[in-house]
Amino acid sequence: MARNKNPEETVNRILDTSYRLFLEKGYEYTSTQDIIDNLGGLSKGAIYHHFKSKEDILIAVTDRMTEQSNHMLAEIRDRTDLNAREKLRMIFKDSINRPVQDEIFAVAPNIHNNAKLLFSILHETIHDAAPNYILPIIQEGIADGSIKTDYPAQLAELIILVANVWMNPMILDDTEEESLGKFILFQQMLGGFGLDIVDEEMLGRLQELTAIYQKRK
Amino acid sequence: MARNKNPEETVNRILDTSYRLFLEKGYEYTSTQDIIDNLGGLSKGAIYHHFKSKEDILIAVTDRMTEQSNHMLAEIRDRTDLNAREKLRMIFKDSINRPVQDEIFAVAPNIHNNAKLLFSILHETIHDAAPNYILPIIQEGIADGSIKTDYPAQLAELIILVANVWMNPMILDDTEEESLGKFILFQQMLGGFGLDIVDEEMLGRLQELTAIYQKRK
DNA sequence: GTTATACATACCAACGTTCGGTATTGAATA
DNA sequence: TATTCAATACCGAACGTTGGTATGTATAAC
Repeated sequence: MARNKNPEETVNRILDTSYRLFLEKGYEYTSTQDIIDNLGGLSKGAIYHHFKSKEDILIAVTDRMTEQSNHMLAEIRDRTDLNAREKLRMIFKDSINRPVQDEIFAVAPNIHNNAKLLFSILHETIHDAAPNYILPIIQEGIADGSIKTDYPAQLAELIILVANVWMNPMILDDTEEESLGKFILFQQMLGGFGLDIVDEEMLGRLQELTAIYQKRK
Repeated sequence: MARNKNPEETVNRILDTSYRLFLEKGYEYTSTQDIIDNLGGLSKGAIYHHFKSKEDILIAVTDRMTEQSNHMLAEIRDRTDLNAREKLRMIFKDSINRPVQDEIFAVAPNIHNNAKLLFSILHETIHDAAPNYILPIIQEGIADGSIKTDYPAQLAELIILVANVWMNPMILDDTEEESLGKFILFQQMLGGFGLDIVDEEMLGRLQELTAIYQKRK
């Protein structure tokens, strides 16, 4: 294949394909050859020209996955027309309404065979999303009196971990009923810290998501 | 090497060595050849006679790891001289006092390169420990009025997940200060469900554990 | 025209796994 | 007690595939 004038396109093609295969087959069960075969007329040399290793591709893929999520988080965090509780409420609403969720759910049958991808996302969640996006909002809430805790950083971690990992029906393979129970329990837990951010609309959406995932099996 | 009269010994030797190497080097970075070399005079064929794959060894290793933990959980669960809150309190105390903890901490430098092992333990925790050991105690607590929730199964999961994963300084790489903050926050969280199970002794022990792990780096 | 780079090709060592074979066992048979 | 024999513990060479590399070539950019 001829040399591409703007290699950024090639990089994106590699990432698109890898992203899809990693979700479909799992990172460990996707070989570099698989990626090449699904790429259409690109060679191993090309891939290793743009990425230094297979793991490097994984990092780029998860970066791209979290990037859009972080963009949304940043926007909400910086709004001046909302107070802390309203911001958190909006974050949860948006996170379960993101269209990419449906897509991932529809395409990923065996996320359980994907420990490395999951751990990679978990790591980003705890070490990037929590301190940079949730923590500032928590601190705002402490300042205006709507949140009560002496450990804002830990509370930020706990919230995002529970919301993104434990309540993710894809990761922990829940039925609709279980998912719903988790959500209500989460609300109870937050109530202990003075927060009340769950509403009826969110519950409905969560049921929808779980149903989509359950149908796949 | 001569044929062993009771092959159970051989199986145990394979598991002992694999367990050590998986912790030291990570599952993905331990090759079957590594296991053989550290085993002393056993061949590749021998391993594949007793285990059908490398992943099969990992499953056996994690099974053995959780088995002793489950044994302790079962004993506490079945005691008749303690009420639900006292049982949970004892579980937490024991879980951070288990000597195997020190051992694992001292030997596992790069648990982050061990996504598969971690996920394997997480899975067992959620799908075995939570429903079989924690849930019955929660239900007991609901019956005697010391725990308040409409979702006992979910609360069991949440408790064990937070205790075993989020508060594990090895997995999430905390400083002493962060660890302590998590513990106190955990206590606050449980307080929301009517529970109060953390005491001074536990806090001290947790600081110890974190210190051991921090020194390794 | 020169250099930098986007890609192709051919190859490598290491990996997990398989397989034909051997040695040893313990129970059945003589 | 001695002999047989199937089951099995173990060996080690070989296999296909893997992630990764070295080298070559064509083209874009200046």
